[in-house]
Amino acid sequence: MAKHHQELSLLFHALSDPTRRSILTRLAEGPARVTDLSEPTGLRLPTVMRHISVLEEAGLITTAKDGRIRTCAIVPEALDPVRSWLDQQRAMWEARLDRLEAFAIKAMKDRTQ
Amino acid sequence: MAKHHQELSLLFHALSDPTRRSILTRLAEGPARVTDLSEPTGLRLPTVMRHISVLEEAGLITTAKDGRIRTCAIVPEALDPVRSWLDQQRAMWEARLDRLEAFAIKAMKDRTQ
DNA sequence: ATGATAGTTAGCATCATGGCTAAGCATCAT
DNA sequence: ATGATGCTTAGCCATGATGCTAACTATCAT
Repeated sequence: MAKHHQELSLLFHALSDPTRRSILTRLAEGPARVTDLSEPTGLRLPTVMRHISVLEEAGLITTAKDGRIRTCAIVPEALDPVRSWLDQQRAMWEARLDRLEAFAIKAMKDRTQ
Repeated sequence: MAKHHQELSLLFHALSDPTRRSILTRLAEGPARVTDLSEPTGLRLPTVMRHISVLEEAGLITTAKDGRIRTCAIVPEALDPVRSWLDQQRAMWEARLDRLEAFAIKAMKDRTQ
């Protein structure tokens, strides 16, 4: 039971920081080095490295080191659990709306009898 | 620039806690009192109240007090910015995939000439 | 008017987060 | 072999998040 929740928590938490979202947006255009990712943020390298670790631990990106260069790339499927959760949430909400509507219709019928 | 990002940050942060997600799931079935929400969590009332405040500040729920009872209800549209961000992210990713594919096709053509 | 119920407020302890600097290590170019 | 480059590690600091208890307020029932 908890495994699933933990995954979502990691994902949502990783996405809750604007710097991390901007890194993801940058990576959506293609892989990049750590330094490339740090430049537009105005943050120091160790700070950016930490954000990268958070993204990687959430499974949102992968990284690989070639020589002294670490290249980062997104993992697009990683967002699937988030989508699923949103869809599930919406489904429940809509099911409830349907029940309310059915109830309202029945109430109208009862009144007209 | 920041306004948009702030909204997403609040939303993602609110969703990053399993207790808060369980509250949302419960509320998807219909409005509930604070105490109703606290019971399944095993957490004390003040703690749950705080989670509720976070959800409300993110715009994910609304609350109203009638007498001594505060009733909480979800705001389904509140998740729209999250969906939009996900869709946008996916669109960028797919656009890049298309470019890669076009590149690969062009490379194959070049070779066969 | 008394007591039970439902929330609220205040304040505390603890740990996580996000930023930094300074120093270290590995690799590449010369 | 030396220096520049790119990343990594360690450690500090300030702030914020999550849980709690205790005490307070406001309402409802009797």
